[in-house]
Order: sequence, then C-alpha cells, then structure tokens
Amino acid sequence: MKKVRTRFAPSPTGYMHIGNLRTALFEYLIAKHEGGDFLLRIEDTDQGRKVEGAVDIIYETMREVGLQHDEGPDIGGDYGPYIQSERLPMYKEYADQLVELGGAHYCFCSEEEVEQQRKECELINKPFQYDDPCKHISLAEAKERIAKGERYVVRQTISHEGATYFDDEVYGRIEVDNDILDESVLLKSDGYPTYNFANIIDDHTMGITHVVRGNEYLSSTPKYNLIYQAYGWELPTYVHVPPVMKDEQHKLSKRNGDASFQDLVKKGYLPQAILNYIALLGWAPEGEQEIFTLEELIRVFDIKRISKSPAIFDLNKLTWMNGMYLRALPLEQFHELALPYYREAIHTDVDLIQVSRILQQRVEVLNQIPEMIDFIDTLPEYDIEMYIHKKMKTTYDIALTALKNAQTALQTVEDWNEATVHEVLLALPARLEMKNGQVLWPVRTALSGKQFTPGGAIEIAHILGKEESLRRIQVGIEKLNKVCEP
RNA sequence: GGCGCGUUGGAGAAACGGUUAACUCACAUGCCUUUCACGCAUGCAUUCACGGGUUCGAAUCCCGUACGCGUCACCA
Repeated sequence: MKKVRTRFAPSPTGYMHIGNLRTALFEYLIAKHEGGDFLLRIEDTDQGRKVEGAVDIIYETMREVGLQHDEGPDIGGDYGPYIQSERLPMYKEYADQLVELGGAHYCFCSEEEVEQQRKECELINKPFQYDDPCKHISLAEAKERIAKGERYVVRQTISHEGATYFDDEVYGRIEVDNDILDESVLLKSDGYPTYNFANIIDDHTMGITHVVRGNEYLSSTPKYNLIYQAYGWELPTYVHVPPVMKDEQHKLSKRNGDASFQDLVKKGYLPQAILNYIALLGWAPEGEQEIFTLEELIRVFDIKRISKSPAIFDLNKLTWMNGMYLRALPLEQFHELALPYYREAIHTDVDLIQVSRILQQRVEVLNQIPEMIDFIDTLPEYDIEMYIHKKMKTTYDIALTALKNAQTALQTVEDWNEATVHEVLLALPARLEMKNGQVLWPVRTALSGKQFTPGGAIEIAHILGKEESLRRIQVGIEKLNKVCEP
C-alpha cells in the first residue's frame, strides 16, 4: 500500500475561506488517519490576483488551527518547489510531451475565433465545444509555425467516441459521454498552464494519492482523466466534497461579505472551535460525540462518512460550540484570552481574575465581553422599574428595605471578600423574614443597573469593592426614596 | 439549454429493506438558582421534496416530476 499523500493548494488571496479551510482539514485528516503526508502547495499562477502577505496568512492560519504540513514552500521537501510560479518550465515540457503522445495538439486560433464559435453556440443554446481547425494541422507543420514565432496554445485532444468515467470516493461512479467534452486549453499563449493542467502535473509529480477538492470539479474530472491516461499515469483517488453554504442558494464566500476564518477569530471564536465545527459540515462521526480534538478527529475520520449534499454554515451552532471550548479552558488561559476585551470596557482598578471566574461560564464569543461588563466601570442610568421582579416577589418597598439593610450590614464588613459579603448578605433574609431573592435581587440591581449580569450580587460586590458597592447602593436608595412613602 | 450532482424537522445530521425516524444546535416549558448563564428534565418530523412502482415490509431499491446547486473561459 502506497503512503497516502494529500495536498492543500490554496491561492494566495489574502484571507482564508471557511470552505477552503474545511477542505484543508479533510485533506489533513485523510492523510493523517492513514499515517500519510499532508503538503502545502501555493497556486499563484494568476499574477493579477496576487496579494502582498497573502502567503503568510496561509501559514499563519494553518499554524493557528494546528494543520501542520509535512512539506511546503516554507519547510521544503523532496518534491519541490512547492510554489507553482517556480515550476513554470515544467508545465511546458509536459505539454509538449502530451502533444507527442497524441493527448493534445497545438492550436493557432485567435481568441476572437474561439469567441465567435462560442457566441454561435449560445445563439442556438448548445453547450460550447470548440471545433478546432488546428486539430488537423500536422505536427511537423505545427512545429514549423511555432519555430517561426507564431503564438499558440496547447489544447487537449479528445476523441468523441465512447464515454469516460471515474469512481469518486464520495459520489461514486461519474460517467460522461466523450462527445460533450470540450477540448480546453492546457497551456496558455503566455506559456502559463491553466489551473487544471497545472494541477494534474503537480499532483502527479508530487505523488499525491488522494485528490480532495470541491464538487464543482465533478463534471470536468473525466476530461482530465484522459490526460492521465495519455501519459500512462495512475489515477489518484478522488474525493469530491460538497460545498459549504451560507444559505440554501448561496455558497459561503468572502466576496459576498461572509466571514472568513480570520474574521471569526477577530470576533472571539477560538481556532480550535472553528476547526471542530467545520469538521461537522459535510461529514458526520459514527457516534454521538461532537466535540473532538484534532487528534481525535484524525482517529475517527472516515472518508466513507462524507456527505454528498451541501451543508449550511450555522453561526448559531459554532457559537454554542465556542462556548463549550471557552468553558473547558483552564481559568488562567481563559483569562489571558479575555484580557484584551476587558481593556476595552474596564479602566478602573478591579481584580480582573475575579471577573474571569464569573465570566467564563457565561461567555460564548469573546467579543460579547465588553458589553457584559461595562457596568463595572460606571453604573449605567437605569430605570427604577428594574427593582420590580415578579418571580423574586419584589416591590419598591421591599427593595428599599433590602437596600437599607444591606447598606448597614455591609458597612460593618472589614475584610471584603466573597465569603464575608456572602455571610453578611445572606443573614439578612432570615432576619427580615424575606426570601433570598427579595434581598439579593435589589442589591444586584443597585450594583449593576442592569437587567442581566454575569454573576450575582455577592460576586459583583466583591469585584466592585466595598466603597463603590456602598456608593451604588446609596444611589439605589435615593432612587427608591422618591417613590416610597417614608 | 446539454451534462453532472443533490433534496430527512428552522440548521447540522443518523439510519445502510424490518417495531414508536438517533443525536446536536435553535426554539418552548419546567426544575435548580440572588438575575443571566451553566446543568438537568420534557416538548418540538404520524413522516423522510412530490407522484408512481418493486416488496409481506421502503426514508432506504427502481422510474418519472419538481425544485436547488454545479459545469459548459487562454479564472482559479
């Protein structure tokens, strides 16, 4: 059994697509599940689309999610170079060889001539197939014209007899009649290979055993298999994967403003959570487990369980999963991740590790943090009606009583910490013949001025400190005094 | 339009011809609880796009229809 080799071959466009990242993940998992190699190849033949620093973003992303490649432009390997633009001379050589083998021919037609035929096809609503007069030019004559400096392309030669098929690992046997196959350009007149040709040559010369790619290539794959046949090369195993959609009709794409990997990270999604979530798009594990480490994914991944139908990216579920990851983190690690977000909202001197303690159980996405804790810095303006809570059975009078008693009780606390505050506050309900909520709800409201807060009255009081807590309770008392009869 | 592929609840999905169609997210309700969140529990597809057929029996096999996506570049 040959060693499995897969490749991730992105174009350096400046960001990492979620769909591409998922393809990379599948490629990585397929290789690693079999103990094989995963390589990185940069497809930069489109010079017009080149973006400065884009390659670094690719390295950075792969590093962040832990998809470590075994060979690539940055680390080398036995099959280099791993950047397509550095492999240019090779494609021409292979193209010439293919012509000798009868799998392609030189074509001297102008783009206008091709365009004209395409228009005619469109007019009668026929699928476009270029009927190339150059097919009948003898090889000797063609070489002569090339020698004289005529511009030419190398175009695939396809016999219109019969049918060709291939067996895809996901979609099964795909078969098409040869007479619908267009003879497309392999080597452009500027000497650059077309994408598909470069792919064939690179995949073969790099010993790729499993070609994993989007299912948009499903219908053109038979055509390119003809090239493998002409060279006498062994076909790779094909794994076509279904697309990742943003809704039923549209693929997820950065061009439509959909989130890229780095956008999500910027919002506070963890790379590991993102990776885990996208593994579940178009693939399902055998059991009921959904949270997986990369190691676990490698172990359980199975090509057979890749789905044929498109999967819609659900931010909702990613958010849930991100929360699971956040909660599973050691406190110190969560704290470190949260720190930058604290700085956005908190400028007073509070014990931020205490903030992390109560926040970790409640945050789902890190960028929710500033909004959740803004009350720590300054007590927001709040409506007095917040003191009324049906379930807690509070009224203005009860709230006022609770606050006044809390105030006097808290003033006596010397050593201000959660235990002491807890002790003092929880002594009140019994003494006042109230329910816990009737005391703690008003106190929490006075301390935060918010409907919902991370943590309860005691935790918040601890974080705010004695002085600020008492000040806020006093504010609450004054508010309530206005509506309560003395 | 030709060709290719797909279609299980709002989303991800399981099922591989055989009792009440797993599980997760979302949603709803209840419990827990000082709010929220967590956690726990319950509910949420009499039905698998639709119509035929095969079979004792079909979401699962076959045929057709509809809808969606892809592809038909000297773009990747």
